[in-house]
Amino acid sequence: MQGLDERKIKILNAIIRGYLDSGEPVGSRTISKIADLNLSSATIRNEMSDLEELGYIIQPHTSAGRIPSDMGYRFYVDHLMQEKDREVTEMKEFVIEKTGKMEKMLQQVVKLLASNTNYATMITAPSVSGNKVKFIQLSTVDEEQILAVIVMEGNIVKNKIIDINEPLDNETLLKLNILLNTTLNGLTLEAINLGMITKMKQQAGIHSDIVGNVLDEVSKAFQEDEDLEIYTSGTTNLFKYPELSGSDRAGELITAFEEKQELADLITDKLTEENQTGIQVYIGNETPNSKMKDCSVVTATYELGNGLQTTIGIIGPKRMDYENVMDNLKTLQNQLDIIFKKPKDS
Amino acid sequence: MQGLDERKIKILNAIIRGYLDSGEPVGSRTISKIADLNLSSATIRNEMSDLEELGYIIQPHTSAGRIPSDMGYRFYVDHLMQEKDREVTEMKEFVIEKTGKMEKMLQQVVKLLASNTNYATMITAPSVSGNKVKFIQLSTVDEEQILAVIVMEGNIVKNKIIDINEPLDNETLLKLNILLNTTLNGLTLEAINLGMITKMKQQAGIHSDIVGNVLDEVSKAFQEDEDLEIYTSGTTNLFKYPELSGSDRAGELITAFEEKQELADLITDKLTEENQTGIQVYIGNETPNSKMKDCSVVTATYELGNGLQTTIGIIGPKRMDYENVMDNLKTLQNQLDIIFKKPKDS
DNA sequence: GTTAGCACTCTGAATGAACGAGTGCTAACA
DNA sequence: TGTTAGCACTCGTTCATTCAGAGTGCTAAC
Repeated sequence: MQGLDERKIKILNAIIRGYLDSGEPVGSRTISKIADLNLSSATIRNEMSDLEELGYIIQPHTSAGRIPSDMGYRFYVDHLMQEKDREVTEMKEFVIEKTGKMEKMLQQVVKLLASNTNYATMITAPSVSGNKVKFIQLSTVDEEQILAVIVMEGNIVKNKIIDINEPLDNETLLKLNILLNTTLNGLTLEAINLGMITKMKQQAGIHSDIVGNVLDEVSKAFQEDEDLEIYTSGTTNLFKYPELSGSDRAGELITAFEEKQELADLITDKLTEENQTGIQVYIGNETPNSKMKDCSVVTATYELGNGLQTTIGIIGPKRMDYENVMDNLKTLQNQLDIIFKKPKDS
Repeated sequence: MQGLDERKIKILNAIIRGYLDSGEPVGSRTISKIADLNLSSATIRNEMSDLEELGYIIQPHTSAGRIPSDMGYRFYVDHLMQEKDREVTEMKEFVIEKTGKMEKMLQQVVKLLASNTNYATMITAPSVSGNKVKFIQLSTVDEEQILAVIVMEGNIVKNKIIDINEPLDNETLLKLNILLNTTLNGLTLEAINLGMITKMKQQAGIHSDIVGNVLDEVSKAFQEDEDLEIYTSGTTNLFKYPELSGSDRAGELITAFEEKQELADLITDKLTEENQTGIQVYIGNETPNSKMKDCSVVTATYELGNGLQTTIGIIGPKRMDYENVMDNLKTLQNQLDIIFKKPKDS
């Protein structure tokens, strides 16, 4: 590959690992002391000069050591890190209480990840895209309002109060319930098409407006919440890294975490990847959110079994411990599998 | 009051206002230049010396001006600020969209308050304490699970999936529904007592365990969420105040905001106050949460009309603009009244 | 191709002088 | 007795300077 002989790769590797460890620019003498290659600092200097010209490393200023460039990190993540990957991956124990509430569990997960990695973490509430309707129930609340409850596979429950003009008697309500359930049961939200809606409205007769209303609200209820429920943890961890906490930098970053909407950017292209593990690494400017251009973001998308999926993001400095992060994410994957792949053992 | 003649009060007032404006210790010369009282800086110095001895002001170090002590702030909030209160309170316009989702609206509110005041804000999800059950509905999800939906007055909806051992036929379900509704309708959670539960279980016969289960889950569902759902905004505003962002200080504070549980401390004694406006001011060490001992916290509890209430907290430096904050909270009170006191006009 | 040596550069910490703000005290004044 | 002017003193802040350390690039020798 592009002008990198084995020796250069070794040196690059040493530089990056050194920098990941110390967080400070690493100089030629440091490298030369590493047992692996017996070269004087002068030789290293020459090689480093080449590596800089090739764009893999950067000199923050004259007479400082070198630090990896985005390109250097990328090379590391893509090629160098793999080696260590084959070593013993120590099994971290995630103690996740299986609680009834999904959101509680997700909050546990991000909190755990944050304390394990010392970076900021986020997790999306399970997305229902591609998920199926299990059943729908309308009930009378009072003369002017009815309550629609929708249960999806995976027992995600949504509810919505709907205003109505005229009171509904029980019989009508029952009919509507049967109509809605027989028609929609087992369908994904995407599968509910216009033809179906028209047909249902016909069958509902004078109450067609209610059916329309219900469907409107149903689809709206899903869209509203879809990409918005995001839990975060450990955002203050970012303060630990001087390169991120440069006065106003940090503020901007934390603000991005407060505005959950911005975090949604990070997971938009989760579908475009064909990575078998579902783990995606964004380095520096590669991140979708420009506020995080001094960070690296690692995202992982998990299947939760019932057609649900969730995306986790870990945000840290570019010199984050990628190996540790990935280890954690993989272990988490296993744990989630254990919890969700055998349902109903509570 | 304790050795404070009118002149001392005037001087104290000037010192505090000066400090609130500038954020820097204010010296005797600055005070002497204020038109109100024609005194030389030397005289002021004598008075300041007295005020310090009385505990109202503090000298950060020799040869610095004075800043208010907690006691000084307290005096200001209790006695001095009132005067300005009688002046024209400019009406700030809160643009609050009346959206269907209560939580959306609350998030809007905190965001608005945060940007209006430049402090950190929090709001609790409406607490249901003292609220009444409107209706309860059980539905079959599948053989092993039923769904309990509880609607409270104010249209707060809660739902809970409950595991069952044996499948329930529709008739039984209907009976249980009627039983639950006739018994519990219109009751507050507190009003549901053991006698009632026993009686219901008797009536449920062989399904008494289900009733017990439902009630368990119902009360748990409420308790879990009760003091936990808290929305925050503008936490990064705290960085703007140097006295709070002293390196690790800020981190601790923001962490407190992440751990919503800690924020709950701030609103625990909302009941103990007999203040007619519902606004409570905690200065420095008076705050219930020790992490905020360098801050002031202003809380306000609002009635939302349907027996619901919510508590708002504004957290800023001790030298926060108390008047502005209170103005905002009062205006918000009005706005919320307008929105909630005339229901059903959507 | 590799290495030793050297001059050069840059950063960061430490030092100390100059400055400004503010006080406390004393003596004079009304 | 209360008020004021004047002055010496203290303390924090800022700025420039110095100095040591780390690291480089280059050249010449191996």
